[in-house]
Amino acid sequence: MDKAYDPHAIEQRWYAFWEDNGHFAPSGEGAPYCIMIPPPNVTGSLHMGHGFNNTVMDTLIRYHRMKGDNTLWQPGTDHAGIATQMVVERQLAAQGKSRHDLGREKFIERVWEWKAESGGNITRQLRRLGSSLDWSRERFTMDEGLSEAVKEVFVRLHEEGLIYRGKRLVNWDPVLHTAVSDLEVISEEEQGYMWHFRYPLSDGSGHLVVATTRPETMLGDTAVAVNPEDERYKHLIGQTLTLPLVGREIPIIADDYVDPEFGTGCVKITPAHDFNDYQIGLRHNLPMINVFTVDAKINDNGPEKYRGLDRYEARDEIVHDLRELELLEKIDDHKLMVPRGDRTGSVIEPYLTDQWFVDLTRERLEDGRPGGKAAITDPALDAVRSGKIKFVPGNWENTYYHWLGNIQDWCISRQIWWGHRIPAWYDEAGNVYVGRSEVEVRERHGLGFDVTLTQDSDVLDTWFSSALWPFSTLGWPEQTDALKAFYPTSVLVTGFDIIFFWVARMIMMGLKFMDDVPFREVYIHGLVRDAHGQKMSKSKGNVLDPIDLIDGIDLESLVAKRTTGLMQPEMAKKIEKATRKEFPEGIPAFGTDALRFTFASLASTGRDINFDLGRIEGYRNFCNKLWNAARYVLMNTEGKDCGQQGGEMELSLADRWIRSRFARAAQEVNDAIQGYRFDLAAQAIYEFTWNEYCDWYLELSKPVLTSEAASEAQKRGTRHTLVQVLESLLRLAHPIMPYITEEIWQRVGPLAGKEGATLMRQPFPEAHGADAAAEAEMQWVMDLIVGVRKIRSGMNIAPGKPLPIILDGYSAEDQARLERNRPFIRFLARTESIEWLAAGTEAPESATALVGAMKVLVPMAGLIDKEAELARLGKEIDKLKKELERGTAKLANPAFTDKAPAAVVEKERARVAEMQSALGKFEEQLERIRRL
RNA sequence: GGGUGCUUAGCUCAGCUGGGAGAGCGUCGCCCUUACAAGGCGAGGGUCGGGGGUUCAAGUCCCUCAGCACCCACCA
Repeated sequence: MDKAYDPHAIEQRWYAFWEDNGHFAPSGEGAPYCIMIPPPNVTGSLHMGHGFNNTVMDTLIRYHRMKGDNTLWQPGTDHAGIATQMVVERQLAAQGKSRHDLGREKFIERVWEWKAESGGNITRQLRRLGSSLDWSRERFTMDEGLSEAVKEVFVRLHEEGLIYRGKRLVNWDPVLHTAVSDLEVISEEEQGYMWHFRYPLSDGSGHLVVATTRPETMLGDTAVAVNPEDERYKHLIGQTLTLPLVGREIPIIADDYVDPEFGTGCVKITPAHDFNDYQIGLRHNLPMINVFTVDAKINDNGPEKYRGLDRYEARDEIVHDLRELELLEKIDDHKLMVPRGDRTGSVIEPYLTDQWFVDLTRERLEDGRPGGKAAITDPALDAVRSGKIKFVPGNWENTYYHWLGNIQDWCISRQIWWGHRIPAWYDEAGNVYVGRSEVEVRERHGLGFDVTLTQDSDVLDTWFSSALWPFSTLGWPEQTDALKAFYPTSVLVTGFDIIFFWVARMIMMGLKFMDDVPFREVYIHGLVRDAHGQKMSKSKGNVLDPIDLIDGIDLESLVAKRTTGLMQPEMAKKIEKATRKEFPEGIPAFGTDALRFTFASLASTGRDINFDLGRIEGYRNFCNKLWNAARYVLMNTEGKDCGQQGGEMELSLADRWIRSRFARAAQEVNDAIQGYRFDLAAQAIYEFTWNEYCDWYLELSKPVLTSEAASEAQKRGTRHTLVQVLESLLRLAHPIMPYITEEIWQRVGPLAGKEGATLMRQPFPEAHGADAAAEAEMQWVMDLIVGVRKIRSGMNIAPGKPLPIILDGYSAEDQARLERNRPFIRFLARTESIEWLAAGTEAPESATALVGAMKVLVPMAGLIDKEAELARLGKEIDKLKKELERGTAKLANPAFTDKAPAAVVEKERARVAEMQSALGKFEEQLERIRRL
């Protein structure tokens, strides 16, 4: 083995080995365990969120596979309708073309070409992460099979009346020319104005003042509303106003919606361009006048003068014209929530169009079930309430309830080209027919070929197909074996940001079509942010690419990557400066295992994770530590008798101790993974490996293996333990760090008597064999060694210089322990000699440490600086005194001794007694040295 | 306007059902001891955001205030 750990030398080799040999496929034995990957955008590339998310999933999958479950991790990608279409449109735009220049068919061909070209990117990157996905089952949301499922669901929902088409006010993106769902609209507070306009009464007797943040919509006003109780306006209800600039007579209506306290108490009503006004329009039967084109320009329903003007140009003109007419009362500054499309950032316009919806609000249908329940959302709510689906952490359940309880119908049609075509056809009279195909439609409705049918030009919301993912990927509507075996899946691992987009919808669709939940648990993790808690974004220039962390990247490439293609090129300088400052040497290659270990160690539940480069560097070092520990083990065991073929074997205290400690670590890791506490699992592995196996056990093995005095049985026992514990440790760490563990295991496994092609199919370690006696005695040995080391360090004595040790105040047990473990102590404490102070003899002047009640003395002759030892003792004494004071006060308090549990009181007593004894000894020692 | 989460060592974070404040990185000192200098040994560093309460005992439970972050919501 090389002296230093080099991830590149091993990672890709092992991944290919696993994949080529089918090790990712379900074993077909054991309890089913299944995770569906949240399908990434097919033409996308891996970001830190994916890295984290997939590390968690792969850890779970590898753990369960090793536990013997029939484990499937289902891979696949999403066609990501709008996102992908926009990428290809941008490519076209670079050639000066639009999608309309190509036409629908050619354009879609282009998108497929783009998918073919870049579609392998993200799956390659997922492989780099070590993700043990069963690629033989990879799916794509626009595969034939999945498309069938989409059609089937659409048709069935439509047949039940749960999908309908209608003219409704929807969120319209004037750049994309499509409707989007509520979720795709991000509202943010922006500074704007409140314009106050006078609307004259038709009879000329005065005017009302209305306030608006959107003057241009006044062209579509069809009423002004006041509160029915408002004494100021009560008498005007039923009269009409003349809408300025337009000349239309519009009524003054009464509606509770109006808050008399706000603004003027008069609200202009534009039913076609505002969601509240739309509801009022419905209640009062008002005309709905759409004044915008699809680009949000004034259409032919507006006065001639404004037609063709962009909404904001029209706004300026209208305000100007009203001012000229002296109808502008005032303009106030006003903060308002501005809705923007999450893809385009353009201001979303409420817009009246024909769209398809999934009915999520209707009271229960007439098909026999009791009334008062929403057909789709209620079962989805019940599934979580009843505990059939559990959220981890549980507080997300409230978010889920709140959202589903207040949900609106889901607009599922999109006026774009890339996606699942809506399976609906129109005849020339505009009648609509829904079916799985045109042929089926003609058959079912008796439409001959003399009738021309045209398919609906819209496509479905991407999330419609994603909602079916847990069963469509397994073959539904076919009742496949995979579907029977793996549905419901075990757990969904995802970020909170798509609970609504995806999680809730999968639950609704799964219950509707599979009659069972899609997953039993939902593990919700946080966002990956930069080291200072800032969201990573291109525009901030603080994005880290997981592949760069694995492979490393030089500074110039990193700067180039961060500063090209910026929306605001003026930021480039600042970003470059910050990047050069933060990564003066670029980013070194940390390797996949270090990256995964970092994600795991940061994965505490319920909070975002701040990705600190210091952490990954530390864990890269940890990989190196494990690597070198393995090197040491192999040096001492390969080609030697490790007891695999029998032979007498004697286990030392150290051997028994490390086995016991391993059992505890295994217990912790098992518990942690089962509780989704990957941070605790990582910590347990780290601490066991470094602080116990390496720092103590490997050192303790040296005196046994190198000593001529040690018997063959003892050496065999130690070699056996070295190898066995390392082999078990590799299995324990494998789910988090698959590559390095596999690489080492291939050489260590056989020495431990293991057979098998790969570590990933070996059993996960169970916790057994804790040995309290060995741990207690080992603690004694360690205290003794540390005591000597502290004296050494405090006295500035070279680590290599052998020291004579005298033990005083010892018990018979101390004597026995020392005799059993002399070689360990001699080696690790670097002692020249260890002697018992004979009864009645005076100890020489010494530096002191305590092991329980026993004094460890290092004679001062020529070694020890009096002042330094006084200072050292003084510090120990101060520390003890402070602690002792607290303890004695506690025990002196009758409230404590009466009310606290006996065990707690007893423990405190023992602690105080021990501290008192230690304090006495240190003080006595201090006096002796002072007298020198 | 509702809701959630966070505030612990210089930095990034653990601390589970209340009972002697922890890790990594960074800092300081001594060491190239033949697994590892991406290392070894040792050290320093925190009135656990402020205030109040419950309790024998509070980082941990309750109330309150402050700051930060996020989610939801139709106030023109």
